[in-house]
Formats: sequence, structure tokens, C-alpha cells
Amino acid sequence: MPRASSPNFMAGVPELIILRLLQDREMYGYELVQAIRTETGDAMSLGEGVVYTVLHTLEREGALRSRRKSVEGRSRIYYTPTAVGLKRYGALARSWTSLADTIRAVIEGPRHAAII
Amino acid sequence: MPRASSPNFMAGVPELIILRLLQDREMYGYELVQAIRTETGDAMSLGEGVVYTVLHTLEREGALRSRRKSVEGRSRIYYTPTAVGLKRYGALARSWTSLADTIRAVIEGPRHAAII
DNA sequence: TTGCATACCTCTTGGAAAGAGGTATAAGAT
DNA sequence: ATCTTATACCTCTTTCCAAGAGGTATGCAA
Repeated sequence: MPRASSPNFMAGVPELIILRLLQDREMYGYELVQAIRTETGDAMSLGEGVVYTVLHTLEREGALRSRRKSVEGRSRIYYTPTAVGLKRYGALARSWTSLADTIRAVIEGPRHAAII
Repeated sequence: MPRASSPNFMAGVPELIILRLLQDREMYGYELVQAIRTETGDAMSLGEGVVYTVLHTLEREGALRSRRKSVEGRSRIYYTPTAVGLKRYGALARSWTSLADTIRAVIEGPRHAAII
């Protein structure tokens, strides 16, 4: 029986990060892996297994477009977000932000709510 | 081969929430399920399958202590965080906050960093 | 006495992240 | 010359958590 199984409410962060970084400039997988580490000051690190898988999935879904480019004898595959990708990013960013705000509110506790 | 398997960097939110709520007052599982929904304004909802499992795991690890209590002919199992639980909560809260801050920074982009 | 809310529990499934492993080329070191 | 390291791609398997389905029992109200 096919089941509409609601997606894990925590998931999708790698996707979110990747779609975000690709909005600044087109990048290739190997570059992304390092960009994620450096741009987060080593706070986050996604392995190639995650990054390439996400790239392929997003491309298959039409959220990314890729082009092969040779630079200094090296073959690279650069990815750019499509309109679908931008829209998807917006949705992910919004739901992530709302979740993070909710959790932050719980952590900070009900005392703060009373101040309002 | 036993493997030090690094825990999923996103995981542990249910644990975090439950440990946090139990700091305000002792609660029982069924109560927690509803408290999570109401206290987050329906933004978050954890099923009984998740809540009871987390409670049992935390108790087995010594992070929670439980006592059986009968209220109006109903048998309930109330949980309270131990010192271990409080410490664990601290660690979870810190790592969650740092992750959320990191992601927020990525979403907001590098332009903001330039302002600093 | 049927049904609903309360209150507990466990087992299975699903899906995503982690990690291991594999190919190939270019550049630099020995 | 060749060996290693860095670049660059890829996929398969394992692990683990959340989700969900399903199951028991009691009290109360219609």
C-alpha cells in the first residue's frame, strides 16, 4: 500500500544548505563539500556521500541544473538552482526557521512568554 | 566490529524537548504527548511511539527517574530528570543552539558577515 | 454496553545521513 | 620514472531515529 508518509520533521538540512550556497555561485560537488566546512567554521561537515546524493536527487527533481566544464584539464560538474529549486529552498528555509524558533522558545521556557 | 559511529548531527530533538519539559514539573508519557503539542502551539507533535521510547531509553541510561502513582484510580508513571539528565540536557541544548545558529548564519548569507 | 478518553506498551517500516569503498586524472615529491 | 597526494566523480551498505500501526487495560458517560 503506497503511503503518503509524512517526512521526518527534522530532515532536509543538507538540502537546505546546498541550495543556499548554490544561490551565490554555481559550484561542483567536491567544492561544496569543502565550502560547507569552511563557511560554517567547521561547525558542520557533510561527507561526499551526502552531498553527491543530494545533488543527484535535486537534479532529478528539476531543482538543479548542471553543466560539465573542463578547468585546467579537470572535468567538473557545476550546479545551479532552477526556479523550482529556488521555490523549494524558500519552503525549506521557512519550515526550518519556524521549527528552530519553536524549539528555541521551548528551551527558553514559559517564563519569557509571561513577560509578553 | 564495534564502531564509534558518530550520532546523526540533527538528531536528539525529541530528547531535548522532553528533558526540558520535565524540568518544570514531573509528567507522565501520555501527558507529555499533549504538552508537546500545546506548548508548541501545534508546531510540533511527537507520537506516543516516540515519547515512550525516549522515556524508556533515558531512564535506562539513568537520565530520568520514574515513580508509579495512582490518581483517581488511574495508574500513571511520572518521570523526573536526574543529575545525569540535567547534564545531558545542557549538552543537547548547547549543541542544538550552536547548530541552529550556524544554519541561520548560512541562510542569512555572507553579506551580514561583512558588516562585522 | 457501546464507545470514548485515558494510559501504558512494542514492533515494524521508512528514510535520511554517515561511511566505506571504488575509479580516474593531474601535480608534485622521491 | 614512480609513488603519493589532491582533485573529482560515484554508489552501495550500514546505522539510526522518528513515524506509525497495532495491541492491552481501565474508568466514565451516553
